[in-house]
Amino acid sequence: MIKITFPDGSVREYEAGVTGLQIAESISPRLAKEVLACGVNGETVELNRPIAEDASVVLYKWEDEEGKHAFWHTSAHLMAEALQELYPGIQFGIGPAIENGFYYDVDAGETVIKEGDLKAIEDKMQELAAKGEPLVRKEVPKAQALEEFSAEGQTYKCELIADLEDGHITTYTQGCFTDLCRGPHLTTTAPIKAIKLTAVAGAYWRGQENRPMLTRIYGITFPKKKMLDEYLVLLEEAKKRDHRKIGKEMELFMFSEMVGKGLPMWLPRGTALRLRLEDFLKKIQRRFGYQQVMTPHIGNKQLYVTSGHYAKYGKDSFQPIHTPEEGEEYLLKPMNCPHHCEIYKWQPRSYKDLPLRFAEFGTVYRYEQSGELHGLTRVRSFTQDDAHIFCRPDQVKEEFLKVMDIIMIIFKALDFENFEAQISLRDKENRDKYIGSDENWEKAERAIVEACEEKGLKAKVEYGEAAFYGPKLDFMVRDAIGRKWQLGTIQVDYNLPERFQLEYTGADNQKHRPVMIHRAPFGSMERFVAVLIEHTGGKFPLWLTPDQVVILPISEKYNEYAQQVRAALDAEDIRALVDERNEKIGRKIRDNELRRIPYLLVVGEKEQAEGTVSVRKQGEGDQGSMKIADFAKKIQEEVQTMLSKY
RNA sequence: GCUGUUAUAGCUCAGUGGUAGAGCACUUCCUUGGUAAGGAAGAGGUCCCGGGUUCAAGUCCCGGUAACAGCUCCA
Repeated sequence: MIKITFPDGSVREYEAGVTGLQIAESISPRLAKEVLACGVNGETVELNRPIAEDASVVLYKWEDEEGKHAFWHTSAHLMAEALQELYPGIQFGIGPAIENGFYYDVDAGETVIKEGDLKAIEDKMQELAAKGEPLVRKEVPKAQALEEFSAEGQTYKCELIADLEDGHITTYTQGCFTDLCRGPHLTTTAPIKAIKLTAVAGAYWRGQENRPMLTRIYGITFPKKKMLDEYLVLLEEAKKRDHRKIGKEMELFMFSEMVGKGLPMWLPRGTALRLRLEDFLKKIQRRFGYQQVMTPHIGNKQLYVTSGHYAKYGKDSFQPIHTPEEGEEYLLKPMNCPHHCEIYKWQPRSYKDLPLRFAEFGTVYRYEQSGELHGLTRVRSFTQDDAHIFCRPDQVKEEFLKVMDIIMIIFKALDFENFEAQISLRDKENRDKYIGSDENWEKAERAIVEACEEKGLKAKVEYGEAAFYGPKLDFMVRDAIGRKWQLGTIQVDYNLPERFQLEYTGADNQKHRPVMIHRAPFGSMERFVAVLIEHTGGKFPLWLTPDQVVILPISEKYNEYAQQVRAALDAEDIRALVDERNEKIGRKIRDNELRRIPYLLVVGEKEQAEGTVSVRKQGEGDQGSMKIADFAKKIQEEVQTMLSKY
């Protein structure tokens, strides 16, 4: 008998050689039906893998990442099996599970697989899945694996095998299809009920530009048809929320070929919205002891040679601007930090001056690869809500905590309830690629980890993800439909203070080097507004939204009264429009409901006579009528309550 | 940057080598209305740019530009 320990700490005894499925069966028939894979001592394996000795076991269902992963990985194999039948001689690259589904990279030779062919592949998969073929795992010696796969002309697979260590090579077979694979998988293809192949795209073999371009086929599968339908609805919903589409509809921003790709221009409504966001942050920052500064959009090349950025990114950046005078070279600023370092150096600093917090909405220019540009989320000119905190080493943790407070305030104010953080630390093995003393690194890393613990922030630690100059903390939010976006960032920097020879005089009257913290709660105004659009679907909070109120006269006779109402609201700093079109009220309501304006005011004979407005809340219908002044007060109070909390 | 797809009215999109189209938006007129689409008429085009094939190109071919999807990248 062996002892099996479950995640809740309970222990049960089983015969040696028991499988995950048998364990599930012993607990409940329902569980046995739902379980997809199991974890044995931390390793995810198939449900039919015998467990020989005492172990801790987790049973994974669809709700678990590991369960989905096995499901989609098996689906990738199922697709490969279908492809092999439909396109004899097709070669396979790799076919993993991904965050939402799976893909397989294939090389069909002369044959081009197009979007239109996907349906046929889906049907074939459906047919094969219905057979419920078992997946059979086999350990194969390297020589034999090479022989078998080269016999089938699978050159990509052979290349993969060549890189593997003998004794660690396994294959999985279902039906007539055998794949080189580490697993884990479902035990049969039967649970795969709903199948949708979503896209075809090119992808380099092993992600290398100089290798052949393979055809990547994306798909997603579910154990139930209903789940697939829900997923497809979600995709539709995501499309509706696309910030590029809404940005155009709401007249927030634009691009022009003449100005250049990746260079967004903010339209009046978008600008007003962005300025409100900036003011909001400025106000918070004032409270946290920040000082606003402003610096030029260009800087002498020497500035970036000093900072080290020129050596690292010079070739991949916008090239230096040459002046008529010989030898003068300037760069568009790709970041604000060097300028802020120079501000720090402007006068001698004492330990009593620290921390110094310089904030700037600084527009920076980075030469992003043209294929990377995407709406407002990836652009060549963007404005960072930047600030650099210069502090003593012993102040790092406290400053870190304060920055986290600011980020939390912003997430709360803008209704990002779901967020997580990632702590990026040094690679444990390879420490050469980082600069700065071990002592400082450890201090900084410890400060970040402790700060997260103190705030009760669930943070994932990633080793090797730190910047070369220091560790960082990045914030990921989940939007209203569950998608993850990276927003704010806090980074500790020992590099720039060194390179710019920044110092302060300590209590000991000796020169010391300050630590620099880079931070941007929004990340960039462009990216943040994009995420905010996708999060809210364009239905911004009342205090932020471009148009707060639209006034709808019942007929043209009341246009004048409508204008009076607008003027009265305008005097109270409420942003209102009048729909003066010669249309019936039903039509005006319909059109304006679709414009994402929070309040609709219907005015006609009755309202004009009484000096009132009839209030309709977007999406919620008629709210009754009230005096103009009362409505103005109501709006102001609503805005005040939203803002005064922070 | 690489591979592929796309580019026609302000927007969303049809268009088969032979006179440039629809819906919405816009303008004018009729109507003057009470909580999710009233009616009529009109105006609006460098068919992305540059070449080529052809008697004839929005349509076919080549080059460029931009957008989209994916890959690679992201101080």
